Amino acid sequence: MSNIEEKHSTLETIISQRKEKIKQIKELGVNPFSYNYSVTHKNNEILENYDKFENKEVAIAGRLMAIRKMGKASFANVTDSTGKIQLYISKKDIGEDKYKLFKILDIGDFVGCKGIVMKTRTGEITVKVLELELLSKNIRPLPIVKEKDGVLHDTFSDKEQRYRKRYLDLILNPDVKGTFVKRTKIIAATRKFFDEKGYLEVETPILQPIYGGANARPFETYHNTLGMNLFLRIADELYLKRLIIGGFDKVYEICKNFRNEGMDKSHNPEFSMIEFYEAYVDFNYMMDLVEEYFKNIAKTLGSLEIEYDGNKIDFNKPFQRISMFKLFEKYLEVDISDYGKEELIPLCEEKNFEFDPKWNYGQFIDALFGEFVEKHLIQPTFVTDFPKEISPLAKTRRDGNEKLVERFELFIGKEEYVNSFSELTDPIDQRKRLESQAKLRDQGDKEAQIVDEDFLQALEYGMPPTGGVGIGLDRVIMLFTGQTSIKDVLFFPQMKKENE
RNA sequence: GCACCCGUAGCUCAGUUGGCAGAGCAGGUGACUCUUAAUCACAAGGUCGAAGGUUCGAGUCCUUCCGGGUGUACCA
Repeated sequence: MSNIEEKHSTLETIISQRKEKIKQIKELGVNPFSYNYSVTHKNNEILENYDKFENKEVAIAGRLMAIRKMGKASFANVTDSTGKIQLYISKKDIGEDKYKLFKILDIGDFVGCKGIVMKTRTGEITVKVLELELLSKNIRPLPIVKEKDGVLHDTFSDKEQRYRKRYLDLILNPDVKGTFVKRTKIIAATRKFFDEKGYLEVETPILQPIYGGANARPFETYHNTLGMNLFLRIADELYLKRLIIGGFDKVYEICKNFRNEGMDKSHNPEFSMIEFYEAYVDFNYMMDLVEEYFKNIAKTLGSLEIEYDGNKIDFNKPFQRISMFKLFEKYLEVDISDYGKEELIPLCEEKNFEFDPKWNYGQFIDALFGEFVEKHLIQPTFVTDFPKEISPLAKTRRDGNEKLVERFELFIGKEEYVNSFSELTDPIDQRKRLESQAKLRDQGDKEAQIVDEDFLQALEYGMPPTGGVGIGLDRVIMLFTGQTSIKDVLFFPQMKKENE
C-alpha cells in the first residue's frame, strides 16, 4: 500500500462531508443556497397565539438548531429572529424524496417550511411540516448548546471565541442579542431626547489635521493625494464649537472617537460619545439637562432604580451636586480648598500617596481625587470645582477664584460618565491655556493638547457664552444593560491578531 | 506596564505522583412514526497554544513567546 492516508481532523472531515452533501443535494435537484422564501409568520407569533393558529397553515423560516431523528418521522427545532419552534417531519407527510433531503440536513442549515400548527402529545406547539425547503446549507459545524428545564448545557462560553466570532455568540447566547437591542434603544432614545429639545444633529470630521478637545494620544494616518498626515479624532469638541460660532444655537453629534491608549474593562480604542453644545447657557443649565437625560433613559428602559455591579442606583432623587473640595473634606478629612502645591506635597506624604513632584496643582488635585474620592461615588453625583490646569477649555469660575473653572463631571457607581463646562470663549485666555498645554507637551506629557490656530482664529471672531457636554455612551449602555465590560456592549471589540 | 489564572477533539470539559491522551455533545454508519439534553449499537476523530529545556520518559516540571481572562496602574 503506497497510498498515504491523509490524516484529517474532525473539523476537516466534517467540512468535507458537508461539501459532499452539497453535491448530493444538487443531484436531488435542489439548490442548497436558494434565493428567497415567503415567510408568513414569525415563530413567536405562533407560540404566543396558539389558539388562533391551531390547525392553520403557516410558512416559517429559520436555522435548524436541533434534530431528533426516529426513523420515518423526526422532530427538529428551528430558530428565527423571534425564537425557537419545533417541527414535526414525517416521511408520510413530505414524501420520500424530501425526507431523504431532510435526513442529510445538519444543525446550522437554514430551512423554510410550510405546515400545520398543532400540539404534540406532550403539549408542545409544533409545526407539522408538509413542504420542506432547504434555504442555505451549513458546512462548518455550529457549537451545540443543549437545554433542559431552562438549564443550558455546554454553553458557548469561551470569551475569546465569543468576541472574535460575535455571530456565533449571537446565535448561541440569546441574552447577548438583548444587550445589543438595548444598546440600539438607548442610542435611539438619546437622539430623540436631543431632537425634542431642539438640538440639531450634525456630523463633523473624523479625519482631522489637528486633533483636540481632550487629553489623549491619537491614531495617525496619511492621505495620499493631499500628501498630509491626518489624525483620527479623539473628540469632536472643537468642531462643534466652530458650529456654535457659525450661528447654530444647539448642536449635538453622536460620534465615534479614537484614542491610542491602554485598554481595559471600560476602554476600547474606538468608542462612542455624544457631545452637545448650547449657546447662551452655562454648566449649571447643563447639569439640569444631563440629569433629565439620565432619568429619561432610565425611564425608557423601564425603571428609575437599577442594580449595577452589586450597587443599587437610584435615579428618582435629585442628583447630588457637590464641590470636589467638600468631597475631599469628607473622605480625606482635610479642608484643602486653600491649599497650593506646597501644602499638597506634605499631605500626600502623610497619606502615603505616591506622587510626581513635577505635577502642577491641578494634576495633584486630579490624582488625589482619583485615589481618595472616586471610589465613594455610587449614587449619581455631579462633582464641581475642577482646577484650571486640567481644564484648558473651560471658563474660570465667575466669582474670581482663579484656580478653578466652571466644570462638572457626573459619577455613577464609581465611574465617570459625563464631562461638561461653561465653555471658554475668551480667545486670549484660550490661547494662553493651549500654550501652557503645549509646554506640558514639551516636557513630555504625550496627552497634553495642541495649539489649534484655526480654532483660536474662529474664537477670535466671537463665540457666544456656551455650555458643552460629553457623555461616554458605551458606559451609559453598560450601566443600563448591567454589563461591567465594554467588550460586552460592543459587537466587535478590538482584539489582538489571533495566532494561526 | 505589572501580578495572578487559563489555553487538551468542531463545542463543553476530565486527565492523579512525570509512565499507553479520555468522556459527553456534534459529525459518520445502522435501528427506530409524538421526540425534546430523544434513545440504542458500531466505527472514527488529537501539532495537548508555539518553540526550546530537564528527564530513560513531559498534557503534567522549567524558560521564552503567542492569545485570552481577572485584578492593579496609567487613563477623562
